[in-house]
Amino acid sequence: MPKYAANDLSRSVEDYLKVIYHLTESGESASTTAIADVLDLAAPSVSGMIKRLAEAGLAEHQPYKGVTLTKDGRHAALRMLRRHRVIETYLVSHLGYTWDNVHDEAEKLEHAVSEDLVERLSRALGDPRFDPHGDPIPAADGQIVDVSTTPLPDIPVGESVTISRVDTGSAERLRWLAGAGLVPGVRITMLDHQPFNGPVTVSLNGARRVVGRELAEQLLCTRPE
Amino acid sequence: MPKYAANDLSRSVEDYLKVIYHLTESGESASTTAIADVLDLAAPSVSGMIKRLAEAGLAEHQPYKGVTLTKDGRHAALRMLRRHRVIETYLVSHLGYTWDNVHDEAEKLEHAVSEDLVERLSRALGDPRFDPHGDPIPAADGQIVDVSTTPLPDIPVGESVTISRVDTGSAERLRWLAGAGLVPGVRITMLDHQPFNGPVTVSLNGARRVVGRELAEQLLCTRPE
DNA sequence: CTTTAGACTTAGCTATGCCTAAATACGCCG
DNA sequence: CGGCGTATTTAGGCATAGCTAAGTCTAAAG
Ligand SMILES: [Mn+2]
Ligand SMILES: [Mn+2]
Ligand SMILES: [Mn+2]
Ligand SMILES: [Mn+2]
Repeated sequence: MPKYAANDLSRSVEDYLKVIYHLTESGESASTTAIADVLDLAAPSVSGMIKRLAEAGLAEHQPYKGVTLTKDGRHAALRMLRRHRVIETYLVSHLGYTWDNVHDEAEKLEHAVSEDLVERLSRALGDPRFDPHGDPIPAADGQIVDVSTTPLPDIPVGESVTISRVDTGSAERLRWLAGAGLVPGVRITMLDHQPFNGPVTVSLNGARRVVGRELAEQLLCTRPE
Repeated sequence: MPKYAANDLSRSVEDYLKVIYHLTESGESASTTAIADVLDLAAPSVSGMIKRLAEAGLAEHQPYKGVTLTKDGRHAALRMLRRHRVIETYLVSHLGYTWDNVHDEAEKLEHAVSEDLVERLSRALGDPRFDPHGDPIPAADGQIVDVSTTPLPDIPVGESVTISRVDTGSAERLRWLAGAGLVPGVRITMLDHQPFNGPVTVSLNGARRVVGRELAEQLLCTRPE
C-alpha cells in the first residue's frame, strides 16, 4: 500500500511551510526559534511540528542545525504563496480592499479556497504576475520569477529607480507609504542619504519624500539597465 | 471575569449549528442520529459535541430527547447561513460557477471569510435576498424571510405556480433540473399527477416536463394567493 | 580544555474532535 | 407489566497541535 502524498495539509502545516520557505529563500536553513518567532509559537511546538513535517516528507531536519524543505514541501509552499497573492490581488482589484488590509484576510482564505477557485480568481484578474505589494505570484505550476532588487538605501545619489516591491506586512507602514505615493511601479530619484543610519530623501514627480532608514530598507527597487 | 461570547467558533461547531438549525426549523428538536446522518459522523461523536455546545451556551440538551439551539446558537447558525448563501451567490454571479458546483466550495469558505468580506460580497451583488437555489439569505442582523412554499406534487392539476426554491444538494439533480429549465423564478403549470407516487407532468413555456415524484418533492413552489 | 549561555529537544500535559465497543435508557408490543 | 430493539450515552483511544518545565547540545569565551 503506497503512502499517498496527502494533498490535503492542515492549516498549521501550510503556514509552517510558507514560513520555512521564506526563511530558507536566501539559502540557509531555518532555525527553530526563527520559525517560532514568525508564527508566534513556543519553540517546543515548532520542534514537534518539524518532526512531523520531516516524517511527512515535506522537510528535512538536521537536529540542532535547522530545517529545509524537500521538493514536495517547496512545491506545497509555492502553491500557498500563489493562493495568498492571487487572493490579495483579487480583494484589492474587485472588492475595494486596500493593500494594507488584505493580508489577514488572505492568511485565512488561502487555506479554504479550492484549486479551481484560485484559478478562476487569477483568470478574472488577467493572470497577474505580481500582487499589490509587488510580490511575484508563482504560476500554477510553481514557477516563480526572481526579480533582482536593491533596498532603497543602497541606491546612490542621483540614480533613478522604480519601486518594485514593498517588504512589510505592517498596515500602518503600508498606509503611510500609500499616502506618500511610494508604491510599486513608481519611479523615484535618490536625492540624499543622511549618515549614521539617517533618513533618505527621494523625489517622485518633482515632490520630495524623506523616508526613515528602517522603512527605506523595505522599499525594494529595480535599477535601470 | 465575564465569560466572553467567543465569537470565534471552530469549523466543526459552525457546521453542527447549521445542521441543528435545519433539523429544528419545523419545531421539533434534533436527534443525535439525525445530526450524525447529515454530518456523516458516528453517533458518539455527536453526543460529545452536543455536550460541548450545551456547555458553551449554544444549544440546550435534554438527554435522550434531542437538542435545540439557544438564542446565541440560532444567531450563530443564521450568520453561517448568510455567509454560505452570499458566497454561493457570488461564485455564480461573478466567477462563472454553476449552481450545482458551488455548495462544496461555500461549505469551506463560509468558515474562513471575515464579517467584512461577507458584507463586501453582498454589496457587490446588490444585497440579494435569495441564493442560486432560491434559499433566502438572512440579513446581516439575522432576519430571515419565511417564504411559504408547497412541494410540486401537492399542486392540483391546472394550477400555475412559480418555482421558488430547489431543496436538494445533489449536483446531478441540480444539473438535470437546470437542463430541463426547472429553476427558481420559472412559472409552470401542473398538467398531470400519476398515482402510486408516480411522476408529475408540468408545462413551462409550452413545453412538457415529466418529473419523478422524489425529485418533484424537492421543487418548492409559490402558489398564486 | 573547561565553563556556560542560549538554542534546541524531550517529557509530559491540555483541548478539540473524531472513532469503536460497551453500557444504558426509552418506548412499544405482546 | 415485562421484554426487546433501537437510540443514546459513557468509556476509553487516537491524532493534531498547542503549552510549560526540564534536560541536552553547541559554540563561544575564558
Ligand atoms: Mn495562512
Ligand atoms: Mn502580498
Ligand atoms: Mn461548512
Ligand atoms: Mn444554496
